This record gives sequence, C-alpha cells and structure tokens, in this order.
Amino acid sequence: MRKRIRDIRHDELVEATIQAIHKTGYAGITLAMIGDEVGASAASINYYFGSKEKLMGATMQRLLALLHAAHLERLATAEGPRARLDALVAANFDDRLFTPAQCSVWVQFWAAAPYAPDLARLQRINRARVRSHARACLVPLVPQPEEARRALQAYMDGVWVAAAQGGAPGAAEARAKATSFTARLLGD
Amino acid sequence: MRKRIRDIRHDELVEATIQAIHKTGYAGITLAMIGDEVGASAASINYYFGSKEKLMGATMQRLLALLHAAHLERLATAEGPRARLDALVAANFDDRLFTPAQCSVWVQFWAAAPYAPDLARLQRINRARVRSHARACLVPLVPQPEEARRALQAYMDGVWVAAAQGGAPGAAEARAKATSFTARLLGD
DNA sequence: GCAAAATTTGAATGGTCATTCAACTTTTTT
DNA sequence: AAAAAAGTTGAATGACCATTCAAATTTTGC
Repeated sequence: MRKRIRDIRHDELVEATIQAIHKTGYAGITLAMIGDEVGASAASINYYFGSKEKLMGATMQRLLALLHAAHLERLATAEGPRARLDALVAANFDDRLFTPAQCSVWVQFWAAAPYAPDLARLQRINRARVRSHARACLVPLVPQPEEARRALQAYMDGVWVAAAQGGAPGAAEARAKATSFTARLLGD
Repeated sequence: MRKRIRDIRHDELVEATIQAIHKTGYAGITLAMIGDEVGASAASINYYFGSKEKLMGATMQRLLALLHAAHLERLATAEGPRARLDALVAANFDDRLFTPAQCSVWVQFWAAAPYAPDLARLQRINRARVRSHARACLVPLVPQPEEARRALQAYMDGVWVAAAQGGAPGAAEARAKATSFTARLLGD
C-alpha cells in the first residue's frame, strides 16, 4: 500500500493529459488545463512528474504500452506468419487504442517527436519493434517483404491520421478494413 | 511594380516559416525565429501578415497551392480515369512538394489543424477536392471505389508521415512506389 | 528633388506559463 | 496519538512571446 496514491495520481494525470491534448492540442496545452481535467493543480503535476516534458514522455509511454499489450494478447492465439501479421495489424486498431482522443494524441506526438528527445526515443523504439515483427511475418509470405511492409505501415499510419481528422470509423470497422487491405496487399 | 516588395517579402516569409517549423516544430516556433531565417524582425512579420495565426494560414495555403499546381500540370497530359488517378497520386509526391522540410510541416499542420480554425478550413477544402477527384477516377475502375479511395488516401498520408519521421525515400522513388502500390490496389 | 507612401525595427506592453517554494493538510508509521 | 512522511496548493519568480507603436529609413510617384 506504500505506493497507492502515487500510482493512482500518476495514472489519473496521464489519462488527463490524453484528454486535454485531445481537446486543446499539443501546441496549446498547459499544466493548468491538464490539472483541471481531474481537479489537480499545476504544482501537483510537477510534484509527481518533475516537469511537463516528463509528463508527456509518460503519456506517450502509456499509449505504447497499450499497443504492446494488445499485440501480445493477439499474438498468443496466432499460429503461423499470416495469423501473426493479422495480429499485428489488428492490435493497431484495438478497441482500447483506436479511440478519437487517442488517435488525436498519437498524431500530435508524431508531429512533436522530432523536437522532443524523450518522445523521439520512445517513437524510435516502437517503430523498430513493429518493423521487425512485420518483417518476420512477411518474409515467408511475399517475394518483396520490405516493400509490402512499408506499404502496410503507411496504410496503418494513414488510417490513424484520418481518424484524428474527424471521420472516425470505429475500431471494429477499422480492423475489418485493415484485414481486407492486408489480404489484397498479399495478393488475395 | 506597386506591389513588388510586398510580394517578395510575403513569399520570403512564408518560405522562412516552412524552414523554421521544420527546424523547431510548430509547437515551439516564434515570430523571432521565423524572422531570423531571412533577417527580418518579428514586428515586420506582423506588419505583413497581421498576426502569427494568419502567417500560418498563408503558409498552409502555399503548400496546398503547390499541390494543386502539380496536380493540374499532370492532369493536362492524362487521358482516361486510370491516367488521371496516377496524376493525382504522383502530384502528391511531386519534387517541389515532397521535400523533408515540407513533409515535416505538412504533418505538423495535420496535427494542429483541428485546433486552429484557419488551418482546419483549408484542410477541409483540400481533402474534399482530393476526395472528389479520386472518387471520379475510381468509380469506372473498381467495384468498390469508396474502399479503394480510403485505402489509397491512407497510404499517401502514411508515406508523408514516414517521410516526416526521417527516412525520406526521395520524391522520384516515392512516386514509383506509389504507382506500383496503386496498380496492386486496383488488382494488377 | 521632394513630398507622400511604404517599409522597418527597437523598445514598450500586457499576458501567459513552467517551475519553485514555503506553508498547510492528510496519510502512514511506530 | 505523536512524529514522520507524503501529498497539495497559492502565491511568487523568472522567462518568454505576440502585438503595438512611435520614430527612423527607404522607396515611389510626380
């Protein structure tokens, strides 16, 4: 029980950051706005995270952890490279990830990452992980796995961008579309 | 000749804005930094554009105008829906558009647009234009044009995101990849 | 060449914001 | 229940920034 309150606040504030960025945008967000989301003060946020920059890092880490968890869950029941590829794609559009707020925040982080070392580092790690999984799945499936991987990743990123723009299709529909896209990409 | 200096400065400052955003990011940019790019003062920028917000609007408009011009040029020699579709796709990766700095700025504007009415308006107009062109080309080509259009647009957006991340493939290569992607999407 | 219009900027102005800190309250430990 | 530790915040602090403005310089129209 030693760390209960600390952990609760930590989670609350990361969630508040996602909602606040979704509402106001990364460029215009302030600690006061984030605090208002859960009735905390700006000073309190600094007490827990040390700086705004570290809070953003923790928030991005949370999104990546969700993606990773969704991927592992789906991998558990996937047999063969084709099923593992579908697991990777479907994880990207998992119900817990593919929400309007989180799509929005994800795109904001993509835009901000090149200028924030903490975010850039996390992004690099994630991209490398996804790339290597996709490659491993695709090598035994298609003659030009690298080209297919790039196209697939571009498609998935593009769907996130579209979702952040407004017309959100819903996670289940996004998964279905992505699956049929993958099938077409692999040559039916 | 009445408007020469005004027009020159206007163009210089919009170009400076692209470079400055590429270097520092939309979230951290200041008028002073943009001015430094061409040896102008922050006050001077306000004299020409009235506000930072309007400068950003003019900058986005410049990117959209480039896209539009590239599209029209390529349309001029395109006969039939299939050629017009390739023109639309290739225009997206035109040499004058698909540079590291402009990819970077484009993604930043995607992220910022939902929170800046001026940018949102321009974005909406552009997306509607591209959507309608793509639809018109695809209807006679595939049984499910709407699905193909969404996939194609997601792919193109995703390539821009990837380019903004760092690994830039170069415009010519991007066009070649996009063309072969389109071919595969339409069923070889 | 000269007056008027356009351009340019240094120096205010007013506002915002992250961060710090001292004081206060709540929770935990013993 | 007292002391210690953890949590909380209002009010500084210091920095930064868009915007304004008056004064200076340059360009243009004649």
